[in-house]
Amino acid sequence: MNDTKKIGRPRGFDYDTALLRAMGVFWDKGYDGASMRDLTSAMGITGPSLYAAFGDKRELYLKTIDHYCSADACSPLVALEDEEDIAKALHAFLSEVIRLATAHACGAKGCFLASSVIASVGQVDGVEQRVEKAIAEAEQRLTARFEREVEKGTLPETFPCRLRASLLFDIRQGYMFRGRAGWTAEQMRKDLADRVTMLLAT
Amino acid sequence: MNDTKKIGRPRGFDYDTALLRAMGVFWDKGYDGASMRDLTSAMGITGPSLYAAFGDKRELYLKTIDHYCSADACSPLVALEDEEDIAKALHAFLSEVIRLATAHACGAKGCFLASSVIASVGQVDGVEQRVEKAIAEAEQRLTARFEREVEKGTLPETFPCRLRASLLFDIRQGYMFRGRAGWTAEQMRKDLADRVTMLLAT
DNA sequence: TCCTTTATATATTGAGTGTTATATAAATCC
DNA sequence: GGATTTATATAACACTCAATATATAAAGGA
Repeated sequence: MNDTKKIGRPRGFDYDTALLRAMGVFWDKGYDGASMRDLTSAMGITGPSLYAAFGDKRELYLKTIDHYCSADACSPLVALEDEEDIAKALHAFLSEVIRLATAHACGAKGCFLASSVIASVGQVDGVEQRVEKAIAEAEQRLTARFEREVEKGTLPETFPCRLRASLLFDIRQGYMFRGRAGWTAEQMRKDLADRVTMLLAT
Repeated sequence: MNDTKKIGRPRGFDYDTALLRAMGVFWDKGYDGASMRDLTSAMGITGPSLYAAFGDKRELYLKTIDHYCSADACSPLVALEDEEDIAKALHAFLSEVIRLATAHACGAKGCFLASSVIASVGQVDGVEQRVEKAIAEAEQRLTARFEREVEKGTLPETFPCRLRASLLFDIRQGYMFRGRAGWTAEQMRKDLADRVTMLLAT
């Protein structure tokens, strides 16, 4: 149903690819640091095409945030949810976090939300609510993963699922921060096992 | 010895006060978002005075970072080091973190390093090394606090001081992130006790 | 083929950027 | 009292910013 031909000249670039390129620029340079020239040249399109397809700079920015939240930010969560053994699942989650923190497809380091977007809270309308929502949703999925173990009986009924989930989230943020600050994956992997143990302590 | 009179017209503003004001602007708007006009008007001085006293925009920015590292960022550490009982000390540390995360003298929220400066890594020369150093120094002091307990005998010889210190640092970063994202102090205080228990688990 | 619709390319807009030249004011030194 | 030195004030600099007006190109519909 999506191959419905539209009248008018077809656009000469791929929407999603251009959006990814824009995210890379924002990630690297921040909202204010990213000029329209930086964006258009990275996206391979001209100014008017950008405005026609994405709206103004702010709207483009918000679109990159939404894309990140619904795509990139999820891979550690997916790793956590796919592994049945909870200890291995936590290990996989944090390993994936460390991987993301030190090397992303865009070339940027760290977490787009934690290292770039967070700085534009209060500056760009619509950012704060998106960040708040992203935190809430991530913690919800983390909590659900722990609750699954309680239901399976591998964790006691009294296990503080929500508290451990928010701690796990903070650990995630910590790794992302370190990655942005220049830490290597090796440095971060050193205390990985200890943290898994701690997250599951009863 | 510091009241040595200097020749030439004396400056008509207080250096440290102006630096604090500049930090508030950078904190709020980021490096690129803060214009020289924003800075000069907040600092109450004119452009040439700023350049004469602080150098250019980048140098002023680095000076605000150094000031933050040597002053503001320390208050939770001081609270941790001053309290003898380790559980109470951790509680005091995190309470102070939450307080800083939700309301700073500058009017800004979060941690200047974690929420603003981190975004300019790779954009402004000299930032990355400062952030890296700040992390290392903070973790060193946190580690030392745990080691003090081991020496006192209140924590076992096998206690993983360094690992817990880095975890504590991440928890700090997490609270700062949440503060920037709009969370209230009340929300964050809910899981405070659980985290203290976890940090001391053996 | 002509009309409509949408995308692209070029050029330009007015406002705002960081920075500095020039001139003036206020202090100490001789 | 000059002379020297430092700080301030005004104005201007060359440049970049985000955004758009205009004209052209490429598709479908009739």
